This record gives sequence, structure tokens and C-alpha cells, in this order.
Amino acid sequence: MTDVTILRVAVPTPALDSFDYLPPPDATTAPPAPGIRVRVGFGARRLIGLVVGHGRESQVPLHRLRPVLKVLDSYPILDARDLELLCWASRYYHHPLGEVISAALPKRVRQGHAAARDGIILWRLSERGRQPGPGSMLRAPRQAALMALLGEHPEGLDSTQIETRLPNSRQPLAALEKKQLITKTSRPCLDVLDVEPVPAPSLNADQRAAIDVIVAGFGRFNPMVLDGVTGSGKTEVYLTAIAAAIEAGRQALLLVPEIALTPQLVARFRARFSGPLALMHSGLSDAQRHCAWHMARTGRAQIIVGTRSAVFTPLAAPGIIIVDEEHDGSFKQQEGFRYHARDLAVIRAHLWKIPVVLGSATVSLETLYNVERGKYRRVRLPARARRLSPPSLETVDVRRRQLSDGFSPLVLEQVRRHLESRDQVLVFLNRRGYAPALVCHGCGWAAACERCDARLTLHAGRNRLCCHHCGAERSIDPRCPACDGAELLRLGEGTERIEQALKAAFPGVSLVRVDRDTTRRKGALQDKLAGIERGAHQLLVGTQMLSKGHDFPNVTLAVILNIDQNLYSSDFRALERAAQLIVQVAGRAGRGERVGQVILQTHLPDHPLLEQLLRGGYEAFSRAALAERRLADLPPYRHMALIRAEAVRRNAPMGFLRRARAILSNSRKARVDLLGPAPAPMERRGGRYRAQLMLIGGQRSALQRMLQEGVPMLGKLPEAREVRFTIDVDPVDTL
DNA sequence: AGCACGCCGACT
DNA sequence: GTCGGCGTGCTC
Repeated sequence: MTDVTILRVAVPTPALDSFDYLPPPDATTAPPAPGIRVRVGFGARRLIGLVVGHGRESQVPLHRLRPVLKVLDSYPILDARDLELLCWASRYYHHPLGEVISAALPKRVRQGHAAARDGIILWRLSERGRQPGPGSMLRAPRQAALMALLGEHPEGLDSTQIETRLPNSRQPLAALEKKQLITKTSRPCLDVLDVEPVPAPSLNADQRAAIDVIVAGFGRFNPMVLDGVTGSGKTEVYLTAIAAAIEAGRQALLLVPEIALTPQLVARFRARFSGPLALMHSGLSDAQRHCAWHMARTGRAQIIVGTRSAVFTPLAAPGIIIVDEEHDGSFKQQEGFRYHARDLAVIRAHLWKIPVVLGSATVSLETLYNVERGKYRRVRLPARARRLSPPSLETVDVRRRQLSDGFSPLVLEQVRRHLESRDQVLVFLNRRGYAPALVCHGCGWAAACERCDARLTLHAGRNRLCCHHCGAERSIDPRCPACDGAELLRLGEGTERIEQALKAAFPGVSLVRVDRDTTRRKGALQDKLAGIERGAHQLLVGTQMLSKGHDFPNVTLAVILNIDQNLYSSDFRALERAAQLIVQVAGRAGRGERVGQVILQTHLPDHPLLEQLLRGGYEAFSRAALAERRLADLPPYRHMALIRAEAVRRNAPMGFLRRARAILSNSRKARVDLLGPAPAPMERRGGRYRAQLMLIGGQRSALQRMLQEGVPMLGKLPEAREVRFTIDVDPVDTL
């Protein structure tokens, strides 16, 4: 054996593992350390890879190893512990290491640009550009449009932002710069507050206790659940804990479900900290993301607030990780590399030996299970810092009742009562559009998607039929295409219809609808929320969007119209999600001086979940639900993984998964149950047929061993040729 | 995923 | 006689 160092290099390719390379030929320098990017020859291509480790020997004969072509960094761009996190995630989720690393790095860094990026270039109007011009741009409409755009954004826009709003604007940009009508400046991607921060409000005893637990755990792995209803002051605990971390010279990473839905949270940060804060979310341009990433890794950002993928942000001095709304499903990536950011946050905190706080009013059953096993410490915030008493929850039985546009008369009566006392009323419905089905009264034909096994939803506003599963849309049929009947019924209710019905029932009352359709425009959500806050609207109609992250202090009644959908679902997590939804919506009501009222309209008033929730709250529900999971041998008591497959040809996914099942079952006699394969509940989606194979094991290690042995063989199957398959470890939905 | 290699149809 | 179709197999 020689004493040459062999480099393990991860390259962006579907291969599960890294590839071995030799150090560059110039023996004068030390071989590149783990965490350094290298350019390598890979087959006929040249790729940028990341050194993930060193070794003394290789499975590959030494003479076949190629030397790396170029070392791209002088220093590692990732810390050894973060590299370990990524390698761990690749093994745990059975996803190619190169793709895992790609998910963790900004695109520009993946492409080989210098890791350092101190600022982004912002364009704005110059002094001269702001003067009313001579109007000599009649022959340069693109320049004029650009001037108008920049005039609307005095804060400045970077080239990517300009390009998305005004494509092909390079030339006019250069022309205007030459005319000195616009200027560019470089600014770091940090939010630095230049006003005096608001002093921390005094904390109550429970908040104080929570802080004490967190701070006492600084400098070691200390996983903690912060369990408190809306209004109990969780955010204040986060803020104080983050302040303590900064005080100790460390950084804080805060993960939130969706940055667009948390402007209030971000606003509170801005008001409390003068320290530099970096935002990491999907709305950033490549340059902004690169810059924010660099601010975090060099320690220039003290607070990093971000969504799911921000869990990978390298930090110079990590002090604490906080996961807000830890139960939220958006922490789980639902395609490709299917990681769970909350779970990776805990692993990362463990590797870094720092505290991690999981906050929620509706703790997930997984997390509750970890509390009960003694793995996580739980601190409750029972006292309502800003509320008198919890909202009253009640059901309205709609069996055998005539509903008009989805409303029971009883519910409408309650809405009227609250409106008459000048209070705000929130109506929640988890379905966009006007009606979920367009059906022929003559023959029963229903408008269906051509690419999915699904009905099309009628959108009255856009006057189109839309598929909510693949995004396809088309015009509304004037007559039945099957029998030429003229009477087409719009069955069921979506938010558009609810809006219309409420406007008819309460004319003159200002109503605002908040769903994906009404908030498509950038800033529309913010505008609507601001309108609600200043009391411009009395009736609020909306989907999920309204249930998350915003306080509506003047809402005294919240109505949940179609909770039954969730209660009938076949997914084993459906009840947990329904309970979380109810509690989250209830959290919107009655946060001012008045007690809130929550009404669930249901055909299942005797449903055990609803009874439990109504009698004992989420706490009682979650205990009972956990006990049920134990009896049913379901997660978190057993561990689950899915192999999902899809293909254009109908039988291909099932055929592939049957072979997969055979391979997995003879790979080991481990105590892992294989269920299926079975077609997905909606078999065809976006023109592809889908099926899945479920693996459930009492021991995580047994499940992992089975996957570890089996998964590398799956790609080699001849049946794999025409299917796309992914491994989903700890799936959040089994549909 | 790319990209090359390979073995069969319509063209300068 | 070749250009190119995309099936299949590999990349340290």
C-alpha cells in the first residue's frame, strides 16, 4: 500500500456514495481538506465536487483513480460537523450524497463561484434619474419601463429581481447607467436595524422558567419542547433566548414554516434586535441567497431566520436552534431529497452540542413521544400572557339540515350576532375556488382532469376549470360534452362561493378573502393582513393561510366549515392534522379583551376526536391519539418508510415495486413488515401513474439495515428503467 | 443526471 | 456508403 491520501469526493450525480480521487499532482501542497470544493473529471464531464473525507485505500484499483483537476477553496466552506450532518442525512434518507450537498449549498457556490460574497449589487435611480426627464425616451420603451420600475422601488433592485419583472433588460440597464440616470451600489444581505431596539417586556414566571431552562443548557445538546398556546408568549421566549445567545457571542438559527406567513414574527425581530439578521427563504435571488449564506458562515449575521432549507446554513458560532411551529408539515421536503428540517435541526444541535427548542401550541405526536420517552425536555407556557380565557369550542350538527351554500342557518345566525356587535368573524374553509365539481344534471358527467384522477375545480373569478393537483386549467364547458345537456351543476363549496354567499347574506359588510388565488400578487397578503388589522374588513374568508402565524385581536368568532374532510381521510395522520388545524384556527379568535368562540360545522358531532378536543383540549387529544398509535402499531411507536414509484405506463410502478419487495424481503429476515405495493390513492397525477411500497419496523436500525442493503440494488433492476422512484423515510403523508 | 457507445433506417 | 435515432450502461 502506498501512503498517498485518497480523497472522498461527493459529486452531483444520482450515485448514493462519494467517489475516490487522488490529490492534485503538485505535491507541494497538502491534499485539500474535507469541506473544500474541487473540480474533477467525471467520465467525459468536468464537475464540481466537495471533498467529504480522506482515506488510505480505495475499493477502486489505484491506477484507475484520477487526480482532482483543481482545488477551488483555500479553506473549507463547510465545518466538519456540518459535513457530518450531510453525510448522516444521505445515509438516513437513502438519498445520493451529492444531491444532499447540492441542497445545502447556494446555487452560485455549487457552480464554483468564490464562496465569499460580501454584497449584492442594487440598482436605483440616480439623482438625475429622479428629476422629471426631458421625455426623450419615446424611442427607448424598454429603458422607460426600467426607469418606471426602479422609480417604484427606491430601496433598489438586484439584477435578478429586475430580470423577473422585466426580461432581457441587460441592454437598457447598461444604456441607462451610461446616461447616469441610474446607479448601482453594493449592499450586504443583512437586515440591520438602525433604530433603538424596544426594550424587552417583563416576562411572566412561566416564560422566565422556560428561559432559565434554555440558558442553563447553553453549550451542550439540550433538546427542549416549548409547548404553549397562541398568546402564551412563545415568541418572547425565543427573543430572549436569542438575545442571550448573542450576548454570549454566538449565533441563533430560527426555522419557521413559511417566511411569507410570518411577517409579524419578523417585524418583532426587527423591533427588538439591532443585531444583523439574515433571512433565508425561497423568495431570494441566487445572489441574495449566496450573500446571506456568506453572512451566516462568517458570523456577520447574528440571527438567521429561514424556512426548511435554512437548516443547512453554515454558522461561524452556532449558539441555539429554534424550530417554530415544529408540527408544521412544510418542514418536510416532499420531493427529491425528502428530509425533515425539524429532525435535522435536532441532529445538527446534537453534533454541535447546542440547545434546540421545538415550539408549538400543537406539538406533533412524534415530538410528544420523545418527551414521554424522556429524550426531550418539555416546558409549558400555560398562562395566557395576553388573553383572558381560552376560546369556547363547539360543534354544530348539520345532519339532516338544509345547508345554503355550505352554511347551516344556525351558523349564519351566529355570524350575524357577532357582526352586529361590530366584531370580526373568520370563516375557514380548506378549499379554493368556487365549487369542487362541475356535474351534468342530465347524465352525471363531471369535469375531470386529463392528466390526473381528479375532478376539476371551478374558479368563478378566473372563469376557468382548474386542477389543484397538476395545475392544468381550461375553459368552462357551456354544455355537457357527453350528452349535450345544458344544465351543469356547480356542486360543493370553495372559498369563492363562501365569499359570494356571505356577501349576499350580509350586504354592506366589508369582506376579505385570503387564499392562494387572492394573494398571488407580491405583497397582496401583507396588504390584506394590514387591512384586517386596521379593521377595514369585518368578515374574513380564507384557507390554511389564515390559520397560521397572524394574530387577529378583533376576531371573536371563527367558523370551520368542512372539518369532516379531514375526519374521513384514510391517512393515519389525518386526525392529528385536523386537531392541529382546529386549535390553530381557534388561536386566531378572541385575543383581545373578549372571549372567542369557535364553531365546527360537522356531520360527525360524536366523533371521538372532536369530543376529546372539545372536552380536554389538544393536550387530552394528543395523549389519546398517541395511545391509539401504540395500539395500531403506527409511528412514532414503529418506524416507517415508503418507496414511491411513478411512471408513464400504468403497470410499471407496481411491477417495479413488486420486484423491490422481493429484493427487500430476502435481504434480511429482520422484523420489518412490508405492506403493498399498492397504487397511490390518486393513482394518476400529472400524467404519471403512482404506487408505493410501505416498510414498517419496530426498530429503526432494522428498517435502516433493510434499506441500506436493498436500495442500492433497486436502481439496477431492469424494471427501474422506466420508473422514477424515491425513498421517503418518516413520511408525513402516506398518500 | 449526462454522456458515450452501439447497432438499425432515410439521405447527400 | 454515412448521419442520427434513442436503448443501455458507466462515471473514482
